[in-house]
Amino acid sequence: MKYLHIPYYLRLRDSLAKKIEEGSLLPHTKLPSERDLKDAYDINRVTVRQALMQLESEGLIYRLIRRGWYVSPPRLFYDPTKSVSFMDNVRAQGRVPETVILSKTEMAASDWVNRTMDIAVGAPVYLLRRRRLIDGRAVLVEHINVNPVLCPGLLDLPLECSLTETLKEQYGIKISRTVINMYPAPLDSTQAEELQVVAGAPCLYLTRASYDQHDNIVEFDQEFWRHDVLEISMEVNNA
Amino acid sequence: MKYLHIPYYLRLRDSLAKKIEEGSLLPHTKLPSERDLKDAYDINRVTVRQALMQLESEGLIYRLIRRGWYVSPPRLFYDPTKSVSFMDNVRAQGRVPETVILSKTEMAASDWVNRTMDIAVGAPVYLLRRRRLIDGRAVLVEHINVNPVLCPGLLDLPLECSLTETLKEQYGIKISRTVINMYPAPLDSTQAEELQVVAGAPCLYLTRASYDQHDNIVEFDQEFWRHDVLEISMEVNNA
DNA sequence: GTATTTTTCTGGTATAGACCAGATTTGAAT
DNA sequence: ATTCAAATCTGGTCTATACCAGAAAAATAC
Repeated sequence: MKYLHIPYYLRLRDSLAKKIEEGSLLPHTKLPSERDLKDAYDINRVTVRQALMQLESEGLIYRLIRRGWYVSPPRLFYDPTKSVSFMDNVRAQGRVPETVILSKTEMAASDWVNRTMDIAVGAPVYLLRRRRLIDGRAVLVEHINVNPVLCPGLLDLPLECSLTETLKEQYGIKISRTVINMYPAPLDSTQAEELQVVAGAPCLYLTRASYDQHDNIVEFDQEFWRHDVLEISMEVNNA
Repeated sequence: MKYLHIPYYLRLRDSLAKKIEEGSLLPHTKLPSERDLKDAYDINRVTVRQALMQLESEGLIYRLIRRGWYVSPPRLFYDPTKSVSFMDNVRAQGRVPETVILSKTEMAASDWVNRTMDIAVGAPVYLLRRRRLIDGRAVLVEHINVNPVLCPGLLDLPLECSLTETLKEQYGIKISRTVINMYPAPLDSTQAEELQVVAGAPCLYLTRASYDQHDNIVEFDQEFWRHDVLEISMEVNNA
């Protein structure tokens, strides 16, 4: 005997998903409040939230903390094998990028920086933290660790645009090799707040180690993307 | 005035996460039942489930439907830029791969197959469905569509191993170009059941279009990975 | 008109309880 | 000893209710 009953929370999920897919709910539209949905579908608010969280995990809707639930915009294509900057990539897909500097400091290298960047513990390292937005919506925060030996005074230059370009034009540094890692991870409370997301929400954690033409590690970047923003897309030639 | 109280569900999350990270709970260990955790931490079962689902979304634990919660094994590194087969990749990381054929059929090409594979609607296409396991745990199901014109009789050959190798050795087909896409998506009820996961659970959806030396599309692969299995890892040379 | 306070609305956390379906274990019948 | 049925345990779904903190809107004071 098979279980055939479709749970209420999946019915609401399907109902909303259908409206989103057929376009009667456009990106960034606010959904009715949880209490309104509860009344409209005559189910408990807990069940409503189960449906909403399901849709959130699928990337169909997102929430602004204590403000409401909204329809997600389409994902941004990202090709890790191409070194296209965030700004260029977003613009190329007809959308509007933005960068906000959260902080820029010179710090003493920690043990972790020592291991990942081969900088002596206590030696100076630049830490740049930025938030980046697409069409006005915060989509990632990044922590960029840079070796100041290779680019002294970097923090006094404009940092809203592509770092890679600045490194090339101002310091003659050409990134020749990049090591990328990514997997889902939870956001800690600081970054969650900066993305206006509940603490612990899943994100796509992406690290990028960039090496110059002499194989020095120039930059170690940690990116915390909202989990529903990216679609990884790439072409590989099997030589 | 800032909100400082740490919610109960996050405390339980942290408590379990700590035990997992420090190794006092080993991979594939069964956690106490939800009702036992509820009693042990003196909180409501709903709150316990909130913590467990949080850990699940982080990939630290997984569940076998109606059987319990278990500690997740480490992620498998996967480099999409290298064409290493599943079997080889799993073995290279000291783990035991397994493949189960779910079905193999010759079908009439659908509209969707026509668009993705450039095969006339109604013309034959091979569909191979496999489940793959690591250390006895189902981690993905895949739907492989193959153009039979390029490899007649393929379905009568052994299909448990690397398809790419079979295509090369039996038909002289060399995959020269691959287009890969991936993003999180929900599992439909069929695949969810095949992975012993609740319907709608998030997975990593990965598609792979493989072209031969004459740029014919040989194979279109849809892979549904458990969301907590992979860590994408790659090195890019910026020529 | 503008600033400030108050109220209302929103989602976030939490409790207590209930019943279901499937997996597992127990116990009884053979 | 083996088979089969019953009891138990597990997670899955759902209701009703409560209070909190922060965001937004409305009302008030200046």
